[in-house]
Amino acid sequence: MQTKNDPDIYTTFQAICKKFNLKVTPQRIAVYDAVISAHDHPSTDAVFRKVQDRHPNISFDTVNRTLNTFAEIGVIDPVEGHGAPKRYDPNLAVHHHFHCIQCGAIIDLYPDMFKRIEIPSELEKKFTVTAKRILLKGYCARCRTEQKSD
Amino acid sequence: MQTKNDPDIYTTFQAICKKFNLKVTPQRIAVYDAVISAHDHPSTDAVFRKVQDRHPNISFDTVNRTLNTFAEIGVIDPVEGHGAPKRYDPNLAVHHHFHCIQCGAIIDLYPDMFKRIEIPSELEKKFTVTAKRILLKGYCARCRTEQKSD
DNA sequence: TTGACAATAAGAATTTATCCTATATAGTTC
DNA sequence: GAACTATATAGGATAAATTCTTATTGTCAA
Repeated sequence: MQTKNDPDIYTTFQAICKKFNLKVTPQRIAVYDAVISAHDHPSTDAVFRKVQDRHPNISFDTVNRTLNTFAEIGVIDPVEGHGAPKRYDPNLAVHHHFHCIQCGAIIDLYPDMFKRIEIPSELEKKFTVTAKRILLKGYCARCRTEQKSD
Repeated sequence: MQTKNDPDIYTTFQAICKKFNLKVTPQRIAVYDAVISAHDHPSTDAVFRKVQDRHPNISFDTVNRTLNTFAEIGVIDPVEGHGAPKRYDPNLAVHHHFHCIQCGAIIDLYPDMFKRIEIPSELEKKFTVTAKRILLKGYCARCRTEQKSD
């Protein structure tokens, strides 16, 4: 991952903008810098607050819109599920999930499709693991068809 | 999983309520029935609309509160991430995630900790898979300590 | 430098979830 | 089976997160 001190960060960002026909604005540079140098998984609000240090006049909407743009062009990745309304799973048996990134469908996958997941012991020393799941993201059968016909 | 036609569904629900000192109300029965017989992963609003068919006077708040209660006692499982503010991951390399169900922290886990995930070919015939990830849920180091001292 | 188009700021609107409180109800006791 | 008590509910108010609208500003290319 690049860091804030990397002198290439601006050059890299310029190249990305050029590729996707985005204008290089101070706001976009600031958001790019803030999010790309984060070592956690920041929320829109966290990025907004970080950017505000140097750009007190930036609006929340700009940060939000910019993050959405960056996610669309693949500069950052929206963390699984977050941002969508809460949903409940009545199936308490061990199983896995496929998330459709277009329509939001969540499809159950059965454990015999996959190898058993072994949790490394160094991890269980630090964390209490209550559930483990394989999570696949992509386009479901229906959305994939629509995708192809674009 | 139980189905709506299962004659034991009401008996099962009564037993659960007794165990957790919850009163058996028509609203709770309706919500239980709706969510437990769902084969998708319904949102609060979806459950609300389903329950409304037979209980036109039920409030959204009751459905929401009841679902939260059911999640607390382990009758249903909140789907990973959903319901929390959107978050972004600047790390585009293959890696895995641990979600703390108490503080919401998302912690990166590195792929060499786990066996490679093979995607079954019957799955790739139906879906386009763009990302695969192992997702662990539980208590992070800090929350686990607090948990123990309760 | 200027014109065309894209991006921004600010506030309003939307969506999702929760809180508040008076009333109603379940389950127990008599 | 009636009365009691704690819990649950309805519905309006509130809060939090995100997106939309519109007037203004800024970028980049000619």
